[in-house]
Amino acid sequence: MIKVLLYEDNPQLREGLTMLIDGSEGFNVLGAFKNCSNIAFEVSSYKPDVILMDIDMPGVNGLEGLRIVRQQNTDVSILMLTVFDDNKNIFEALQNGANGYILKKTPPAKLLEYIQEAATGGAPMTASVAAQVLKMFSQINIPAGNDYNLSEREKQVLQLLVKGYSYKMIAAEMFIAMDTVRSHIKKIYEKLHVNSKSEAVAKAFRDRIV
Amino acid sequence: MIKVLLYEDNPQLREGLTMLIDGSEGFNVLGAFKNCSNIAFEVSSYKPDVILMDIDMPGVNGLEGLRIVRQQNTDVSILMLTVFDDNKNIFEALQNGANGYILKKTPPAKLLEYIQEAATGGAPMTASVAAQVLKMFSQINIPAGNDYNLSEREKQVLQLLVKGYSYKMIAAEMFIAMDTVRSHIKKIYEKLHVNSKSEAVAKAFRDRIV
DNA sequence: TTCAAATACCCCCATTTATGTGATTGAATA
DNA sequence: TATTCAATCACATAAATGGGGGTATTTGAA
Repeated sequence: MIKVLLYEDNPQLREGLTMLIDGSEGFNVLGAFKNCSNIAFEVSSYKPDVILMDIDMPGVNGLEGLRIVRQQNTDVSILMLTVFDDNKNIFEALQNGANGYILKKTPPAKLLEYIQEAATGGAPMTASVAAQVLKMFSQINIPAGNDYNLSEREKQVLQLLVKGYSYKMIAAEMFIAMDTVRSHIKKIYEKLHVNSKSEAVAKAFRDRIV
Repeated sequence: MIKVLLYEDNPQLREGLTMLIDGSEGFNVLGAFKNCSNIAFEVSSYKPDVILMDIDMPGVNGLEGLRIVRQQNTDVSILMLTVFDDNKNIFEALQNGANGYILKKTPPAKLLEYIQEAATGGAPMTASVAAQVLKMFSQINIPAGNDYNLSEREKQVLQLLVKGYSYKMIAAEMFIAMDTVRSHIKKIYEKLHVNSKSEAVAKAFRDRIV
């Protein structure tokens, strides 16, 4: 029996979803609420397996609700449920540990399937949402194979720069003279086309050299 | 009619998949190859809608094949097909613009459904893969709402530090004295618990303050 | 064999940072 | 009203950095 909590401000939809889910074999709706203002309490007392969470709700909305729950409970599966598949909300929800992201236009049968999937550790997503998620991945892309031809040693130095080490500390860490560190760093700056530690660090992050 | 190219080193599986897909209504397998050594040519001559790509292949493997295709063609949908849902390959594939990631144990009917989904711009993923993708998202997470209580002004300064600006340049940019920049930076260091520019920059990236 | 790259080291010196110890103003708030 | 705090500026000084010159050894590829 999958125990479900439901957060949805629209009374019709809330009723409808409750009926659908609670009326289905193997599902049990423990409660349905119009916003997340008491979600911390509700989750800890009802102990649901899955939370169906609308994003746009007056009062405490779904994203805030998500955060609140995730601050204390990493166990329950949270399925975001919205009308729009807009990039910003998707990203924010997933960043905050949502387990899935599905659109309200999802047909009932599919919805139940999704809940089931979420309950068993899956990550159900509407196709259009999944596509956007993947796009985000490729956007934060590595300029393929672009490590700027840094030599092994230079990469090591850059790693340590990123850790905030000073020249002196790097020298100690690598058992080489500080002057050697300097010449490595000069070479790194050349290759990365930068001329300061902070730029090098920034570039290392941006281009995932680290 | 969905035009499919297939890359799979195992002869049995290659045959089997070809039969399955080509034998199904609405699908057409244009070709099936045992590795990606000629993929650039094959893709440009066959112009498939979907590529089914095994990852582990001798010679030019699936990830390399993916990269090769994406270097010239952003249009075709590429579905990665593997035995294991190991984190590293998933991440790498998605980074390089794969459109989906499904396991070989996927039942035939589901497989066809996935190909269809990929062809129409979706991003089919096996549930376990989707779950891992989401986990990656929340791993690269912001310590929720944690901007270390930087004031507006301090954030601005940090932004410029990240851009590699020197104190002097920041002062000029913000129309304030260098000493003021200094005191802002001191405050920033305090709040971030660091004591150098490069550490601050690294932290800014890690915690997405920028 | 020759040559380029990578590695390691050295010196000099101007500039930049990091740190410390102040002060003043104005806005918010208790 | 008193107090706090962000934001601004000032002066001093030691340490670290960046940019400019170099040299020597090793290693692997042409």
